[in-house]
Amino acid sequence: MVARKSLKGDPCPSARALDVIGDWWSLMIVRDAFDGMTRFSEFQKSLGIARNILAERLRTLVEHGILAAEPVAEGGARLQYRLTARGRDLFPVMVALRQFGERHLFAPQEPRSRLVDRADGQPVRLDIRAQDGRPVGPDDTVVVKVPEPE
Amino acid sequence: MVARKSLKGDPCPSARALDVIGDWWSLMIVRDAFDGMTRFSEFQKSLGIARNILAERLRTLVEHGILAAEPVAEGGARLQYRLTARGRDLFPVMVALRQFGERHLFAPQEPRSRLVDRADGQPVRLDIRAQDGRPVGPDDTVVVKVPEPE
DNA sequence: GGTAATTGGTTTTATAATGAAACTCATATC
DNA sequence: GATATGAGTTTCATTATAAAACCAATTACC
Repeated sequence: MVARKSLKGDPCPSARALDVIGDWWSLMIVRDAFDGMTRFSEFQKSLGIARNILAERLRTLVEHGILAAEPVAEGGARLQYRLTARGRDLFPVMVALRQFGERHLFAPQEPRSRLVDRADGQPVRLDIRAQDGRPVGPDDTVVVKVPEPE
Repeated sequence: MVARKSLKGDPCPSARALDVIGDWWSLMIVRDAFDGMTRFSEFQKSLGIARNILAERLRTLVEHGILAAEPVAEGGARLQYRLTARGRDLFPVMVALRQFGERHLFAPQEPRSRLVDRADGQPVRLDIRAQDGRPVGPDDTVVVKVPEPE
């Protein structure tokens, strides 16, 4: 492949995000982490990923501060992986992906899972809104350069 | 690589979504499409992607109904690529990725771009809410199986 | 307390995906 | 009508991924 292109310096925030979690496995690992998995073998069994690839992905997720590795027992060498605050901040990405999948990637009668409010069991909504609360779509928005963030 | 693992049959909607757009380039192409790009060479120049890879990615995005290829001129062989309704439905995914990137992947004073409301120039918000409008986070939600979608 | 099994990886090897460059053919441009 | 550009395809070298074997450290079992 002649060294995958890095988007690290790209000024577009989406590009940088994809540089961190835009590969085949990282978001699947993050999804499982949201589901409460912490151990190497849990991820490995759930995803069917090759062990070396999993080890490599966990390493880079930790490097990027998405996961934190901590010894499972005091002084032990065995690790467990937890979402950091930054990692939990990927929640909207996961929800958006999930909703897209739910809407478009299932046959009409095909059984599917759904993300619901723990309190009342009702599906959750993801909305993109202007400051005044008005819902906005792709055509209502523009990307502007902010040279000096406040 | 011994055939990348396909997530097509996975019952998790996020997994299926990642199967469609979870590779290194597809979402970058979609981002450019949201920015109004339609032509092969525009994508190629913007992304610096190899031509054969771009051709391949455009093909699969069209196959998945994210982009539609239409002749640029009546009867001509040259194509242009537009987001379909399904493709535009990836808007929340793009916004979520962008917001994650904005929050975590820029140095404090580093210039960045921002997605704003075309009407008033104010940044847009992405929220995940329960039916009653209460904002919910990862811990407030659960995934449930829905055997028989309505 | 000694042995077996499990966990959490690393190393090795084969193959597929990627990238770069050269090539092709149709379409604009002058 | 010649030249340049657009939109790919083909070929080839290289890298990333997967599978399997291997290994050290824990943990479980008796």
